[in-house]
Amino acid sequence: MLNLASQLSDDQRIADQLSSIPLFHDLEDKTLEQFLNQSFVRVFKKGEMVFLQDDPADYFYLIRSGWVKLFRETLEGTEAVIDVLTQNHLFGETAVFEDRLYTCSAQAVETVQAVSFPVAVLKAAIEQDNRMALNMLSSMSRYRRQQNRDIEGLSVKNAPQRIGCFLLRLCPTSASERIRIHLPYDKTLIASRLGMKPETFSRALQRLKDNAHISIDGPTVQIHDLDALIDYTCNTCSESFPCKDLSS
Amino acid sequence: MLNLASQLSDDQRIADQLSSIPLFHDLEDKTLEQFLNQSFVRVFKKGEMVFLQDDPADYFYLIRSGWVKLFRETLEGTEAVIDVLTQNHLFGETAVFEDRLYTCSAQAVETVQAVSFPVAVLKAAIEQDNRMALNMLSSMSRYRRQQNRDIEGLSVKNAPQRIGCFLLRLCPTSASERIRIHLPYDKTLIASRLGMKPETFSRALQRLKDNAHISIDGPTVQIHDLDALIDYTCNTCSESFPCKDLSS
DNA sequence: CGAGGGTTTGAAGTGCATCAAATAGTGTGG
DNA sequence: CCACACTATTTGATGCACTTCAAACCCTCG
Repeated sequence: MLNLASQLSDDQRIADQLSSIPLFHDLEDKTLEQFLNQSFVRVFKKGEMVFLQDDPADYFYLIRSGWVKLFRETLEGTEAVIDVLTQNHLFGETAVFEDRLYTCSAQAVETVQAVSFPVAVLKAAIEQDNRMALNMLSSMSRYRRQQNRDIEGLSVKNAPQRIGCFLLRLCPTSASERIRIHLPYDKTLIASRLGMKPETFSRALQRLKDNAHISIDGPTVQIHDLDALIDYTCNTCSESFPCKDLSS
Repeated sequence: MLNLASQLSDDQRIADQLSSIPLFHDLEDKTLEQFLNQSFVRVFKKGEMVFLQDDPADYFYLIRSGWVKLFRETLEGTEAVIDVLTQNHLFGETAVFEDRLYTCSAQAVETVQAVSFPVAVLKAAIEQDNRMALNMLSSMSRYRRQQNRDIEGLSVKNAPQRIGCFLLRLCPTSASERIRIHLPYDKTLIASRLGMKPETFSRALQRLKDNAHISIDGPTVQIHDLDALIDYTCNTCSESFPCKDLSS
């Protein structure tokens, strides 16, 4: 684990990265400093747990690279994937309000480099620096909106449409004619993220291929006709297409 | 419409009600005053719209009685119920962060008495009174937790279990032997809140009756054996029972 | 090469949706 | 207070979507 502050003398990059995250925008210098002083870069190997549901929540994390899965396990052992996050996304930060216990488990699904911060620092910062509280609010608000969409999607969309929606979110906004997408992690995981079984995912992807002019080669997907995909995917939505990614 | 501040000289009740809402806890006097000065009691008759999705969001509301449905309409015309709220719940307040447009429509499903506040006052209060920002944060955090549960519920629970879960949330925490619940609004509405069709709801309620010792008489439900209901409903959950209502 | 995880395919089952029709409730005007 | 219209709710029959269980396939990596 590397203390960020100690690196800073020679390397400003991490502080820069921090201030590029909306949560850390426009903070008072002393607030930002408190975070930097107590932050550590940590690496979690693929499969490693970052924290467990109901554990005391001492740290929250900012992802620098890799993928993290947030999930909850039922008493019967099945797991529900809440979200899968990557670069520049925060997780565990809501523990500030939750009796200091994590409300879900977090696991690295692709080797993760993350910066950890004590939840206590965040709590203090929110109370002392109003800017921090405001940033936290917009961050939660964006997340909430995203979740509203997910809930809507689960009840309104069928399996192929949910996959289509997932793909659209991965598309670069500047849409070129032919779009190539590399699936960021296991299909099995995408499946549970979208609330379906792996078998269903596989078959649904086939159906999507038949209906929306895409082709699949292992983990890469080609979209031949973006409009066709949007048409097939989004007509059940309450929002029209450029529904950009809001989590973070 | 009655201005709250003008009533206050003779009637303290409304200010009291306000400060019993977590969002208004421990505010600076001048902050609370700003809200009271600009608040109005409004009544919406059954079926009346409170606001429409994508309208400019000038006001948010605190429900004093009745039931409000929040929903979004898809491009195809079907509607997805986001939530159904009653007494002491807030709605429309998230507009502060959303480009000042409502992200869903709100309709009174049982005649509603609500207090309206300008979103602008909230925005100012959040920026000026750190306590206000903190309250808003915990409120959103509670809501977020509820959403996580809903997502989990949609993917791991079947129809009767979701109804059971819904009933449990309406139970008084001090559980007496025999519990009576008044279903607060028409059953079609509960059905869509739970992401199912009315027919499914009807049948699922029967199944629940057979499996969990409850009896139904019109709009009232009797729970004869709370433990049996919990047992049937919650075994697929990741949280054990007293998962009290967290929205608001 | 062979083991093991991820992915696909097949066959059968379950649960919810849909369509259609009967029944119960609710509010209205006579 | 009753008859009627209209709406909610229930019930039945059928179909589709997703799941489940099982087996095959594929790909990677030791």
